[in-house]
Amino acid sequence: MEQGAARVVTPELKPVRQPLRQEVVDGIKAYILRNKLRPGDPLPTEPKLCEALGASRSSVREAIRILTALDIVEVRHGHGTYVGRLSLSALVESLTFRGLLSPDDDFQVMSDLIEVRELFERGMAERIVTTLTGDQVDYLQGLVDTMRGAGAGDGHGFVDADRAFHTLLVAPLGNDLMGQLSAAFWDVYVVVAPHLDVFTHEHEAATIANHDRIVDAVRTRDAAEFAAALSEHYAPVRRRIAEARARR
Amino acid sequence: MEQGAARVVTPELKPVRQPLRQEVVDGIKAYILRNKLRPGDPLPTEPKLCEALGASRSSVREAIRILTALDIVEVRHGHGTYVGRLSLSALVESLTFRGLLSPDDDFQVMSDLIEVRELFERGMAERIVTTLTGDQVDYLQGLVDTMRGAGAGDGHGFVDADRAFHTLLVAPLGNDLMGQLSAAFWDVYVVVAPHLDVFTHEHEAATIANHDRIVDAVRTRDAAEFAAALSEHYAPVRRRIAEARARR
DNA sequence: GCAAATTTGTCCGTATGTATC
DNA sequence: AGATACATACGGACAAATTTG
Repeated sequence: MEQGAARVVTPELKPVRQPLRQEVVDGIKAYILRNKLRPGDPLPTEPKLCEALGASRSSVREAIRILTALDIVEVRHGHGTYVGRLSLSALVESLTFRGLLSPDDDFQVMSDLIEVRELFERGMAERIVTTLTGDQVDYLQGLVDTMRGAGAGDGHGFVDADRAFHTLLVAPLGNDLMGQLSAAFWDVYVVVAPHLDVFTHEHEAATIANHDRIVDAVRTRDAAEFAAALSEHYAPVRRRIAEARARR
Repeated sequence: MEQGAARVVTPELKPVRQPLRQEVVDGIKAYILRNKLRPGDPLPTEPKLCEALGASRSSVREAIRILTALDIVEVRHGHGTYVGRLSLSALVESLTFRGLLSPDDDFQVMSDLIEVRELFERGMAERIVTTLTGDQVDYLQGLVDTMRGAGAGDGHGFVDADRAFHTLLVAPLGNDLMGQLSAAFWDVYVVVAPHLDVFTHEHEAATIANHDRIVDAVRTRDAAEFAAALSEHYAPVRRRIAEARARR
């Protein structure tokens, strides 16, 4: 059946140090770029890819798995293969695992995470308070009210509203990357924090009050007050991480 | 051989909608966490993983491919599988492809990238000028001299020194995540920019002069001057991106 | 609603390339 | 150099999910 010998077909001068599946990965990438496909567009079926790229189904499938992990490709069982959403899901996966694998000092990951998030919002203070429209500020206020309503038992709604609040804070700046990074860091924090005995919602009342203060600062276009409110908001988060670290 | 029927072995109350390979992914992750393995530590061989997780080679291999894409697992052909370095390589891959898939307006990706990098360095201005030691400043100066020496022909050395310069600028802050993100963005920029007709090294002399100015600002612990030098450094980069966008 | 067709998911057996001792 | 252990790759078969007639 001349199985492994099939690769002699490619007349490469340089020895093919690259695994075949990597060539398939590059081939699928090139196909998407060449045809200028968009997220959601269909890709050829596995047999078609096998023929087009000269690889067995196993190799093609492994390549698809790699591209799926990077959200470059999306697969629907029994339906087909499509161009992925190109999200930052791989970053979330990677960072989450790094946070969970904390050996001794890995509260550093969480600390770094929060610091970058705060840097985003504080560094963009002027642009945030000048850019956000009245409607957007109203929507932020609505999210804070949602947090107030969720309150005691329903931690889920509280967390979701909190995430949406900080996402919409940076979204109007027009920097999609920053918004997606901020959201990604939040997702990592939510997953990792409970495993490290970092209590995320110890003082919900104080958190809500701080969010109110942030909204007011945006409404009055007061960048300095906005930055001050952010500091007060992030301080207890940093403190909780430090406390958890001290407990070990 | 009752192939697919083997999954009935797992007595799950909830219907197992998850693909088997995803269970294998989770199983390998759990194995690493349970045994508190570190990057470089060996993992069981494929046959061992098959037996331990109750899956075929195909499923185990596909799971390994996913974990390899996330740099959670690293494979050395003919040697074995090991815990990966948990780098941000997946972010680089993902963002690079997003940048290359630019449909019409995707200079936005590059613009966002540069903006975040500048935010890192400007937002950390005070800490950078107060934290860096004399030796570190000398090393930065050495990198600028390297850029000066690389100059005309050798773009490679120039680019490497430039990358090292900005990496070491934020490295001493103790926020590994920020440093890795900054480096990752740089890698994406270097790969994507040439494909978009963004000339990265148009005025090397001006770039070198700006780096000199940045070093001087750090040496004199002048945060304001440091921020001003950064603005002047990033302005032409933004301009080049805007020009390339206009050309389309 | 059902059966067929399409497509991805999983399994097995085998052969080959690579690194180590 | 030979032997061993391991990952890489192939091909074929069957299972499961989805769409369509």
